[in-house]
Amino acid sequence: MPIPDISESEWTVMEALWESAPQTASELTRLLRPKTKWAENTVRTLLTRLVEKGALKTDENAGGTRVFLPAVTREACVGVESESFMQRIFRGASKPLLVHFAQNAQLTPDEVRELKRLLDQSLKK
Amino acid sequence: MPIPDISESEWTVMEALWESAPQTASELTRLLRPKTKWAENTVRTLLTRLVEKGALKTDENAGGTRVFLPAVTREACVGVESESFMQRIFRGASKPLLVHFAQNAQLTPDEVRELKRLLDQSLKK
DNA sequence: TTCGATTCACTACGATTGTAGTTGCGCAAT
DNA sequence: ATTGCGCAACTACAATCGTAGTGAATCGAA
Repeated sequence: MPIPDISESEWTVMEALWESAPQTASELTRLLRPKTKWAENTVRTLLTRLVEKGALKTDENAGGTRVFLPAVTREACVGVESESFMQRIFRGASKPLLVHFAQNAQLTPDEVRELKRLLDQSLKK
Repeated sequence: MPIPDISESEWTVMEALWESAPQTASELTRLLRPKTKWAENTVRTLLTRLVEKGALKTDENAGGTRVFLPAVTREACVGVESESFMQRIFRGASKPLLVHFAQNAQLTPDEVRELKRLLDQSLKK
């Protein structure tokens, strides 16, 4: 029930499943191959670990083969990872974090406009 | 020369030294004790690893005891950690990252004003 | 019905991390 | 000289991570 900790390689797998699920292990392997060059067993190991952690669920497809699908939303995971990152690097202070990224991001004028709007809205609430 | 990867516990040590350096291992242990409750050997292990990684340098104080001091700036480390975080969680896209934090941060009106100003400046440059 | 491909469950193994313990050494106070 | 203490170096050890290999079961094709 608590959102699990997801390692870097595991994120790669989760992303694929957040984008399209359910999928079998071999489908995933083929899908990820261009990016990762992982052996199928590597993907299977990651899948197994993610199921153990409660990040994925499994089911069976028509052919009786195990398929995997997310058990947690991407948003929830982004939330916990972001929180822990902010704690670690910015001691939990969101303003310095935003300052850092605001300064280092290469944003277009449109993006800047949108962010300024979001910042205003965050006050309104 | 490349900025090394610094683990969570190691960050705690680095923060202390970025705030005040140089310090001996036992000074640091005392300083960190309220936060961490680490044994002195734990701190020494972390220090050793950080020196191996090139994140810290050592010197000797008047009494001939080894002291530790940063070999890399906090800004540089924040930079690499932020970059890798952004890659991992936001696939390298800074806008979604900023959107996320802008929405989730509890900012004061003053902070919002400042951030909007920074966003504008990031365009000017 | 035997063979090869697919799937699954286990096992492997070195690197990193978190968190220390052990041993040896030199100096300062008995 | 002995003893105790702070410091340094080395060792320990389980958990997680990255990246697979092995072996067994199954299923469809030849």
